[in-house]
Amino acid sequence: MELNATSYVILGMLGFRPMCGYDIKQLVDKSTRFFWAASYGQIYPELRRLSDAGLIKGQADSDTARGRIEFELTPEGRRRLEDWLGDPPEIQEMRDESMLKVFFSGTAGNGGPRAALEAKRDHHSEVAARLRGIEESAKAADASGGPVTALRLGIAFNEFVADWCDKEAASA
Amino acid sequence: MELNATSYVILGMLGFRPMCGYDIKQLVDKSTRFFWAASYGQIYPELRRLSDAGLIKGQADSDTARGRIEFELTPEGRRRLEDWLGDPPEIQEMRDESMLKVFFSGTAGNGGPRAALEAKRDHHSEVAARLRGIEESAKAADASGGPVTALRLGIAFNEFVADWCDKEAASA
DNA sequence: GAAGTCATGTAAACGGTTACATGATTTT
DNA sequence: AAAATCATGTAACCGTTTACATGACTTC
Repeated sequence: MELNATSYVILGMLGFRPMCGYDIKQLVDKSTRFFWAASYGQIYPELRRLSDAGLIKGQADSDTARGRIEFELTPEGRRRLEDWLGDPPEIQEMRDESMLKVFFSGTAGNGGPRAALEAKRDHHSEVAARLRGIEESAKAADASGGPVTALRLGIAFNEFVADWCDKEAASA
Repeated sequence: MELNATSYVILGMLGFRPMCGYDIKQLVDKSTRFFWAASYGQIYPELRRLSDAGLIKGQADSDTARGRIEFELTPEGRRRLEDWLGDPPEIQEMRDESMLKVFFSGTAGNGGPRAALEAKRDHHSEVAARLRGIEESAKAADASGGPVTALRLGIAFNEFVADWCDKEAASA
């Protein structure tokens, strides 16, 4: 069975601990969503597919009796996740609409990239601030490893771009 | 008529000069594709839509007689482009699969984020190098404005991330 | 005359978002 | 009793990629 990045988001989350689809969505929304989002419309059908393929295994939670189905990785699922993590890097594509505005600014009579740079600066500033907030709670929870590295990289990157745009806007 | 980011890529390119679909594809492939790609499967149908909506106007090129259809912005098309450039920033979403690997590294028995960081470093290094090559030709052509700003931002950003990953990998 | 480039286009499939539908449980 | 949250799921739609089909013109 072919897996895509979103499949690995699910496998990866289940690698932390067993979870239901709702939990995965909540977790994604406060972690990977800054570089990879996922909607219910992807998560639930994908849980089904992964389960059919034997990479995860779900069972109805009898404790809560609220229709909750908890999934966990099977050994095969864990192997696939590990393989992917060890694989040579796949093609990376980026989509950043704010770069388009920088690129095309000046086409029209709006006097160069300054406005686009300021808007981009503000956006990255805000994201950096939000990530710094998350970092606080992560520190409190004494978290470590990949998630914290990703968080620190996100903060550094957003602050760098905000700063670059600010300086460039000032001199433009 | 509703326009999306790809529509504006086309309008933006036609803002530089009149072009055919093939030209747009070539140009995108060596400029915006680092932050926004476009395929023929999007470009040709979209040229049709934009033309039907009166935002661009095409005419068969009688000089070459090779089936080439050259499009240019109509005044209305230019107005829409300018509006978009002046608009408050739209939602920005990023998708970066290499961040997923950083985030999930350590889940499996692969010993932390070092390998993922090194792969990411190499990728951004390569992109930075390619962009620096483009910068050379841009300098030679004495280019300026939005495209050059976008290019310099791309170089700065890729070098920064490569550097950050390198340092982090070394200390991890 | 073969290979490469210029040029237009379409069909199928994939990936993803949005909006909706349903209902149980928990909190106010 | 009402509102919020937990929890699952689907259907319609949009955006994008990939692969294919076609043919003229140019270069070697």
